[in-house]
Amino acid sequence: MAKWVVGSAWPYVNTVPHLGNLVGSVLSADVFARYLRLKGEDVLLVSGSDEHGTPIEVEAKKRGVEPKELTDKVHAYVKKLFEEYLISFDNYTRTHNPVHIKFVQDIFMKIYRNGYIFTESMIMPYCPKDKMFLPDRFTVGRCPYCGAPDARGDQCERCGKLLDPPDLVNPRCAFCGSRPIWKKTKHWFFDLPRAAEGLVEWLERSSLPDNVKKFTLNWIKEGLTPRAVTRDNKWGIPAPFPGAEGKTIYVWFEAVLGYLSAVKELDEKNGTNLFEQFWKDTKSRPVYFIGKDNIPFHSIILPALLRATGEEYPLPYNISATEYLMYEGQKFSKRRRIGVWIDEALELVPNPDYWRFALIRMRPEERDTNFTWREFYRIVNSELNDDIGNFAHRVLTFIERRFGGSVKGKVDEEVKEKIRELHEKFVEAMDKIRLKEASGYVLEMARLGNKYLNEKEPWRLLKEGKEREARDVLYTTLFILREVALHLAPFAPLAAEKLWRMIGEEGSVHERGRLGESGREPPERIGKPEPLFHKLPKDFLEKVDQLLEEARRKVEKRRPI
RNA sequence: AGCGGGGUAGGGCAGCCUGGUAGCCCGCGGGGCUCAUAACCCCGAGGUCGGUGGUUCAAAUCCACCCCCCGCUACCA
Repeated sequence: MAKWVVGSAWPYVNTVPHLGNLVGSVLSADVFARYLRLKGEDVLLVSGSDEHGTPIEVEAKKRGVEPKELTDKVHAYVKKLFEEYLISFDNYTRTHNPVHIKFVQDIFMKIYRNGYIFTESMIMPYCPKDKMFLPDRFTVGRCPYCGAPDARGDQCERCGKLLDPPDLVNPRCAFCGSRPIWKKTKHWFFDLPRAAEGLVEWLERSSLPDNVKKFTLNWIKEGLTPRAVTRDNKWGIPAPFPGAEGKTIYVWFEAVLGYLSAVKELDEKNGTNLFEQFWKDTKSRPVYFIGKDNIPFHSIILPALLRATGEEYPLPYNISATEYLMYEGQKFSKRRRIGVWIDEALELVPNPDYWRFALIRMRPEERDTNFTWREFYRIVNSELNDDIGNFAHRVLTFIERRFGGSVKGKVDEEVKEKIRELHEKFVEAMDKIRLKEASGYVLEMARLGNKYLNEKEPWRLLKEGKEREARDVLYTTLFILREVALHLAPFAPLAAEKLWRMIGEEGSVHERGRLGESGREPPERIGKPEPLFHKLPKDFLEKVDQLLEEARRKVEKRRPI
C-alpha cells in the first residue's frame, strides 16, 4: 500500500475561484484522492489559500485594511465553498499560518547553509510617497513604442511589446501617480541551475505525462537561471537570511512548500507522525493537480528546492497539468465578468454533484475545452439523469412493484464479463489520471444496463409466466447498479451514496477499499426507490443568462472580495 | 517575436506517439419497447479531419510552410 500526497494548486485569494480554477486543481485532486481511498490507498489531500504577494497587499491598501484582515475573510469564504463542493481535504490551510512560515524559513536556511543562495544588487523603481519598491507592472507610463499613455512596466497592453520599467516615458507609481525614484536594493537568489542538476535524468526516465515532461525538458534546455527568492514586500514570510531584514520570500517559492507544511500542520494539531511517513519516505507518491501555466514550479523548482536542503524527499510521482477551460468560447475574465464563479454556480444550481460531474466531463485533459451551458444541460439531463438516474429508477421501481422490493437470481455471465472489462478500463484511466475518460466508463455501465433491460424485456417474461428468468434479469441489472454506484463515487459522491443505499447496501459507498468489492453480488432486498437526479427545466437554456445575473447579484452581497 | 499545446460532422469530444475502410455522446430523421423521470434500445443522414505543398503503394496520423486559438517567456500569481 503506497502513501500518496495529493496536492492541488493553492488558490490565490485575491478572488473567488471560477469553474476553470475548480476543475483544473481542487476538483480533479479530490476526484483522484477519492478514487485512491476507494482503492484502499493511504492518501492525504492537501491545499490551501495562497495569500501573500503584491496583489493582496495592493488590494488591502486600496480598502484601507491590513492584508491579514482581507485574507482571513476570503480564506474562510473559499474554504466553505470547497466544503460545499464536497472536496475531501485532509487539510485545507493557508500560507499565513505559523507552521508554514516556520517551515519555509527552516527550509530556506538549510538551502542557504548548503550554499545555494547568493545576493545581488539591483536598481529598482521606488515610490517615495508609498515608501515601497514598485513591481514592474505597478510602474506605469507612456509606451516608448506606440505611445500608449498607460503602459505597464512589464508589457504594453496596446502594442504588446515587452518592456522594462526604465523604458517607460514619464514613469509613475500605479497607486499614487507620483514619480518613482531609482533606488538600489539587494536580493537573495536561488542557484536553480546547480540545484536542478540531475533532474533531467529523472525527468527523462519519469512516467510524467507527455505534456509535463516535454514542457519541462524544453524549459530546461532553454537554460535555467538563478531566480530571485526575495521581494521588498511587507506582506509575506520574512526572509530568514542574515542581513535580509525587511525582505520577504517570493510567494512562488513558499506556496509550493505548503504541500509539505500542510502535512506538518496536521501532525502538530493531532500529534500524529504523518510527515515522516508521507514526506520523508522517498517511496511515497506526491501527485500535483495544476493548470498548464504552473508546470515548472512543480516539475523543477519544488524538486530543486527540496534537493538543495540536502535531505531526501520524494520526487513528484505524477503531475496532472490541465489545459484551460474556456467559457462559451472566451477566456474567463474577472474584469470583463466573463465566466461563472464557483459561488454563483451553486447559487444557480445547488447540487454539487451536477457541477462536479459536468466539470469532469468537460475536463481539459488534452486541450482547452469549452464550458457551454448547452453542454452543461446535456450532461446533467441526458448523462446523469437519463442514462444513470433513470436506469436506476426503472430497475428499482420494477423490483419494488413486481417483486415486493426483493429479488435474487443469477447474474448474467456475459454482463459480468463486460462490467469487469469496464472496471479495468476505469482503473487504468484513473491511474493515468484520465478522469474524463474514466467518467465515460461509468456511463457505459449504465448504457449497458439500459440495453440489457431493453433486450431481455423482463416485463414480457413476467407476462409469459417466466418468473425465474425475469428474476435473473432484474438481479443482473441490480448488479450493474451496484457497479455504477461504486464507480460513480469519486465524481458524484452524494448520488453514489444515495444509490448505494437504495440498492440495499450497508455502510457507505465511500468506505476505504470499497472498489476492491467490484464484481460482488448485490443484496437481495432493496431500499426505497427515489429519483437520483432531477432534470434542469426545459427552458433552462433560454433563461440561464438571466438566472446567472440573479445568482451573481445575490452572491456579490456576501462576497468578501 | 521566441517556445510549448491545439484547430476532426450542427454542438461537445476521442483517434494522431506505433501511417492502411473516420469513432463516441448530444442534436436531427425513421423504427421498436412500454418497466422507467416523454425516459430506454435499434437503424439512418451528416465530416475533402484549419490551409498549401511534400514523403509514401497508402496520411487526420510523418515532414515543411502559412492562417487562427490558448499558455509561458524572471519579480503577475
